[in-house]
Amino acid sequence: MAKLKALFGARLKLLRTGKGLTQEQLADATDLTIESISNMERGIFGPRFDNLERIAVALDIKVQQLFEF
Amino acid sequence: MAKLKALFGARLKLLRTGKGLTQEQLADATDLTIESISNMERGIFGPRFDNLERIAVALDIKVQQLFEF
DNA sequence: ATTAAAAACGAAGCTAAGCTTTGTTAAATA
DNA sequence: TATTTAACAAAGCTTAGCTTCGTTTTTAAT
Repeated sequence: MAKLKALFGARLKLLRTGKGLTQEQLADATDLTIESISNMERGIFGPRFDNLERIAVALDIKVQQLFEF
Repeated sequence: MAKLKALFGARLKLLRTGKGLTQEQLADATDLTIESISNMERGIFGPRFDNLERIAVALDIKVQQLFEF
C-alpha cells in the first residue's frame, strides 16, 4: 500500500469543506500555502508531523479524526 | 502544543511492547533503524508519512490507532 | 553478582519528502 | 461573464527525518 496519502487527502478535503473553509483559509490558519493544502488533498504528499498537528488544531479536531477511514 | 511527537512516541512504545516486539524487530519490519524507532518513541521526531504507514502495517493496526490518546 | 539484551543518549552528516514560488488552466458558483 | 476556488506543473530550497558510529544506562535473566 501507498494509499495513505490519498486516503488522508480525501479525508482532509472532506473535513475542511465540512467546516465551510476554503483551501486559502486553511492555509492561513496553518501557516502553509494554498498549494501545500492542495497537494495534500490530492495525495501528492502527506504533511510533516508538526503540520499534522497544526491542521488538526485549525480544523478543531483530534489528529486521530484525520485518519478515520 | 508541540506535544504530538511525545504523545505519538509513548503510544508507539505502548503498542510495540504490547505486541511483544523489540525496537530491533520493529525496525526490521519497517526497514528503519533501531535508532529511528528509539527517536520516535522518545519524541525526538515523528515519522514521515510513508513510514507512518509501514509502522501501522508492521504492528498490524490501523494508522488511526497510533493516534488514540 | 554477572552477563547479555534492550534501550537511551549524543553528535554529526546526508537525503529526499515536504514545502514554497511562480505561473497557467479549469471548474465551480453567483 | 465575472469572480472565486481549486487543479495542475515545474523547478528550487529547507530542514525534519533518517542514518551511521559510538558510548552509557537500564532491564532481565540466570
